[in-house]
Amino acid sequence: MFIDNSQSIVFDYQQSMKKLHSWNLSYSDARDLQESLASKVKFIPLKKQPKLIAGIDCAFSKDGKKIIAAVVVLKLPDFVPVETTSALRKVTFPYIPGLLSFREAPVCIAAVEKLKTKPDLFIIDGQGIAHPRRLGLAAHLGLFFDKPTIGCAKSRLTGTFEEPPVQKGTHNPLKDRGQVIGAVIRTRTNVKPVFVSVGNKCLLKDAIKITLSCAVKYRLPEPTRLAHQFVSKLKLKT
DNA sequence: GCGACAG
DNA sequence: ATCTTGTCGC
Repeated sequence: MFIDNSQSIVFDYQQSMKKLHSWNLSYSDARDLQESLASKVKFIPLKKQPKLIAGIDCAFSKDGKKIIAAVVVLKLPDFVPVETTSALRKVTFPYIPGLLSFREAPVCIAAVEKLKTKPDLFIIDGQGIAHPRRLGLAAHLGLFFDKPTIGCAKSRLTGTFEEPPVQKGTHNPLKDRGQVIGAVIRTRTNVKPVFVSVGNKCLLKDAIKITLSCAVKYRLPEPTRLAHQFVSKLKLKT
């Protein structure tokens, strides 16, 4: 932490951000890395009620050669945006189910490093531990940020579940290999549910509660929804 | 071998 | 993810 020219307090993410490994790995090494990193994910109760929640989402340039990440920080309980940042990188890894982190995490980290505010928690468009090797994008980023993260995906990657009742607020466990890896949550009545799982430093119970409290009017929780809106606009300038 | 498969 | 506007229904 330090004081910048305008005398405001700035948290130096370059220093607090964990740099656990490089990203240019073979598919095989990437999978091995996921298995070893998965054991580092922490399942602990949130220390305090989050007041600043950030949403992260990615998009691609029109020619598909660059990837863009956007971060939107919202202040609760009014969900007022207090800061937005973004980053642009060349695409260096293909989309392979289960290896999304190696495609999207680097640019997400670059965007988060630009933040001057310090979010209490991140909601990320993708899976947390609801992943074949228990290390989806939100869990992987959670280890780098060393902060509470929640994965909120629009569809299932792995696991089985019973369709929750159509009413908003209902949810059922997402199970895989005999364990509960996440929850299938109805954030809007009669609308397809979202797939929520712990990313890092929180419990599924917290993730469910926070997701529902952030899903005020739309299917996606506000942080992720606004990040998606923002990154979509940036895409147009591409 | 066949089907599934975050974004 | 992306190609793409209006339209039907809660």
